[in-house]
Amino acid sequence: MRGVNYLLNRNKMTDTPKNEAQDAAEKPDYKDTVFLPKTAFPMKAGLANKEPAILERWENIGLYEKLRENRKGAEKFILHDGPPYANGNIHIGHALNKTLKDLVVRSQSLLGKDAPYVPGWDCHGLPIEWKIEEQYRKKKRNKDEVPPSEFRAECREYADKWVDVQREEFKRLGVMGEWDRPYLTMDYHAEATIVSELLKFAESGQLYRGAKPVMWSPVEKTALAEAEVEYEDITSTQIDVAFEITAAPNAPELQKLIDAGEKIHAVIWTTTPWTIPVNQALAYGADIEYVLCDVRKKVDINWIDDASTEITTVGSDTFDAPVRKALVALSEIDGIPWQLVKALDERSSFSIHYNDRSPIIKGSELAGAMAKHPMADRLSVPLPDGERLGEGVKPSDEHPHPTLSLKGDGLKDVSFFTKPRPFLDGSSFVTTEAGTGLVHMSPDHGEDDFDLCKANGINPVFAVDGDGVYREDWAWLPRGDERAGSVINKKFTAKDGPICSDLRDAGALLSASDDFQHSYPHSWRSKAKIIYRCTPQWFVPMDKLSKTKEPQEVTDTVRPEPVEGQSAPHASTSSAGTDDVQNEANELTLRQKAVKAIADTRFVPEKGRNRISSMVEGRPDWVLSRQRAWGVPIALFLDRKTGDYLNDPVVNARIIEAFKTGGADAWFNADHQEFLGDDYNLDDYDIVTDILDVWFDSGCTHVFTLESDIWPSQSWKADLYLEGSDQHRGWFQSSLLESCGTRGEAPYKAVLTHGFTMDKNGKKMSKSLGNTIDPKKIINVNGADILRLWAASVDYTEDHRIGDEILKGVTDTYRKLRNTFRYMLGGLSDFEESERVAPSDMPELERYILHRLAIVDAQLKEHINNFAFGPYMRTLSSFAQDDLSAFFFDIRKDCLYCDAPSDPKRQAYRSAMDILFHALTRYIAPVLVFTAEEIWQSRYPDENDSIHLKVWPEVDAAWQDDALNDKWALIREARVAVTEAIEPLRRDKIIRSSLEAEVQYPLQDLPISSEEFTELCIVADLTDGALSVTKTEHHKCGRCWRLLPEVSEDGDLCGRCEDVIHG
RNA sequence: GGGCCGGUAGCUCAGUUGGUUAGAGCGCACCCCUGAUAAGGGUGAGGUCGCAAGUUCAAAUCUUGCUCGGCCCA
Repeated sequence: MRGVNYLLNRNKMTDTPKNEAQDAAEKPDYKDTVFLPKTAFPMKAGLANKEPAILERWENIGLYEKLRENRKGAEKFILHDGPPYANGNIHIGHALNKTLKDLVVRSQSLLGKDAPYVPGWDCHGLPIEWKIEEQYRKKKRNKDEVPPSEFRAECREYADKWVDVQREEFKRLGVMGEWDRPYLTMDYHAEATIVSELLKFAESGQLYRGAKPVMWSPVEKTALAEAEVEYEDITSTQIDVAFEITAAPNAPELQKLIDAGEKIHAVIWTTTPWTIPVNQALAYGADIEYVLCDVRKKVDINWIDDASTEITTVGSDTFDAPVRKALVALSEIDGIPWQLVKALDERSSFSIHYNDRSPIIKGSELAGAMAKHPMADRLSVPLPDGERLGEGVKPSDEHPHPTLSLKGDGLKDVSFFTKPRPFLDGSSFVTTEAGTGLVHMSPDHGEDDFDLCKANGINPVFAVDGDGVYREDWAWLPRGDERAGSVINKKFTAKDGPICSDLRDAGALLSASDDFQHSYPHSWRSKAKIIYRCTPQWFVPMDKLSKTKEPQEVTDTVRPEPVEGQSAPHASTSSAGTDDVQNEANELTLRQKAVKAIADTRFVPEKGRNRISSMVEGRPDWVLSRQRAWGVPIALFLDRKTGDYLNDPVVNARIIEAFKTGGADAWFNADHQEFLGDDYNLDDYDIVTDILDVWFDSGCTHVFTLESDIWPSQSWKADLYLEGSDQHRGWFQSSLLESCGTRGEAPYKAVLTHGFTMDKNGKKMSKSLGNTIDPKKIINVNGADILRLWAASVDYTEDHRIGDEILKGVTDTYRKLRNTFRYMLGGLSDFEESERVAPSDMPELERYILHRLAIVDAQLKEHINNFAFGPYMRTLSSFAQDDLSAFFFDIRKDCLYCDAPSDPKRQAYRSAMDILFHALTRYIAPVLVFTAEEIWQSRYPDENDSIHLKVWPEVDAAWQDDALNDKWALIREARVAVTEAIEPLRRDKIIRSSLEAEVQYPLQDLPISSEEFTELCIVADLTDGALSVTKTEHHKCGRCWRLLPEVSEDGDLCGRCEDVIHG
């Protein structure tokens, strides 16, 4: 009946209900006598609006500087910022990275350390240059007509603009740091340091000039760093080309046929037809078996000969006649023989025939064999005007350094094409997985090619100009030829393009089709295809011995010999007369130093160590040079006679001085004779105008920031570098190599890497997919604290996701936390020092909670030191939720609301709550930077103060009480059993509030009194017995709402409340 | 194509050297409270641990293959 009445009355909202509850309402209303929580702290956060004001106040009071002052003399923690590129608005990846950095800095600072943060930007480089050029194009201005200094000034201005934009975006995230004085790689002092570091490499012999195939973009006309290249699937032209074998001294079977006048060809397969005009050799695998097949024109009955009837046909046409013999790898693939031959037959416009009697040649037999370039005969027939033959040597603008031999044999005439192509042993890279098992070699355009040819004395010929067109003096398809084109031009290399057509005319093209799909490198900026191209570049050798510590002095007689192409096996720098024994002991290669430095570094997570190790172990020499304008020049003078760079510390010192006052422009605009002084004559030297790889710039940030006088707060080496996992190849490595080269050790003690942020489905974000999430939007809708809480919640060591649902979850977590603080603020209103109770005098419940706090405190500290922010927030959140909100606060609600303010129990509770408040506000401060401040200011309003100046709360070791914990673990377990037992009655509407429940529970198992347990379970009465629950017969106190035997009628006061109200 | 890393409830994450019925918080559903109230408390439903084999008395955990995703490389 009761339940029914209740429901009926509920439905008639406007009526004056007549039931027991309402009867009670006619009794005096005691609400005003209850000590309800009082606070102005709003439940609703409104972060998006509040945060900017809080930021402004921090700026006004100089919070960052205050903190520095505050932590003066404390142990330092230096997180050295990895510079983002000053181009474009920040994206979610920046937001995660900078937030994690801020979490580290603030949490270390909270632990009492002096943790300054100097943010930085990477300002030089191609992308900015490109932007400026783009602006020129729009204005129809020709870049080449703009004075370099003006161009560079515009780049500088552009970078400055984006530094300002990003700075504001980072600040809005709540990232605290020295924003008024960030480091920029384009600052003059930075540029001076970069060049001085470069000269350290030069002075210690760790620099050489060589030619090597580098990734080259014909569109941007520059060498690209690996980081500037991306791979994309494209369709290329694949061709099979026949090279006539002219001699095979170690393959008697072949030699016999050759001597008999047979035409025997080596067949090569390539997807870069444009490298054929630069071919210089052929490579075989020594252990690969090759079969000599017959190649026949299809449907050419006139060529039939007797032998043909006995030959097994792979192709469909048995009427073909042999016109050639072709050598192709004989190999099994997946247990099926002849696969490569069959594949060749399929794509070829000829048919390929073989049988059991076809000669088998072992790869090693090809040693010493020679072939002819397919165009050799054709090009040696002069054209009427002679143009295609080339006309003598013209020094190329591309290769202004005469000391490096850039002269290929093809310069003068067609002899480049007519000279024999040797067969070389390419076992290390030649496979039979695709192609023909024979590989054509062009040292200009492939790393394997370059290395193998170099080892056999064949040098690159630099046939392809920077824009991708064959040189003007090249014999085949040179610049100026009406059919000439860029090698990345699809039409130029197509099956009907000039290369294939000429090869076809020469009878050397077995197949050509524009249908080979593969992934191919592209410039990340222009998206255009790139090529491997040999150019003179500056390198840092990875495997050249040098001292672990710099020589004290370098005399001007020391001239490291630049080694072309390869690193020298021994250092050439040791000054005469120094102790060679000690020298040798100290000598390590850069690679060895780096490997050792990695072993000495802490990696978080540990798996990062493998990753960078394997990269450092396998990487090639570091290409330092770029043929661009916006960057720090490789400030060297080249001796015109010897090709060596001038290595005079006195000259170098002058250069560095000039950079300090004039930046990199000091090099481009200088009177170079002044640098050289009286000792050298500028006429004897070429001035290097290449600029440095931007990764060298960023590799130097540790020098010009940590060691600089500009930031007295900084010191070498950094405690931590913190970046995305892509930086194993980027900044972590460039910094490591730079530092190992100049200092012999890493610039960091620890490296922390994080994964990438994916969309809600775990897919990579991209503009084209339209699944990007703008951090600014999150900040403007939810607030930066929500974004920060998200960053602190996910497992950043792996890839992680963000999306609406995830953000909603984060917001919910935030709200719970916020409310817990709001409750504490309300409960602590008017809390006075005079009512403080010492923890040792508190009831067990309070002491148990303080024990939990001590445990949590220790866990949180450990999480911070492991940079484990996810576990940190989860520990914190569940403490607030489970231990406090659902347990401690719920139980003590009655005490807080209804006990007299003078009651020691209530005072003890409030004292415990005060301790919790101080601890928790500090705990959340590194993550919820704005909310923590709002909470703090709500209780302790002080314009000049901030929660962020505080240090980690002091937790008394005595609070930890494991015996108490064990006891209360039992009690809490019993409490759960009781609440579970109440639930069915509640569901059946027998009771509503747990306060109406009368419970029997086997108390003999519990170390607690019946009265205490009653209070803990928030029930009417709890007595010993088998577990059972009934509705109590007691009546409800009008003030505290407890149902007690002493209350004779609902709405009357219980004894406790009587005392509180009437004394 | 190669190397490395990862895939556990709707979401974020725990799951020690293989060992009971795979856990937590949030969300969700339902209930209570209406004196933390766009809050608070309780109960409950959710998982073939990416898939498939194998090793073992026993596999989320070890092995292999596959698949999906990511980073790096080619």
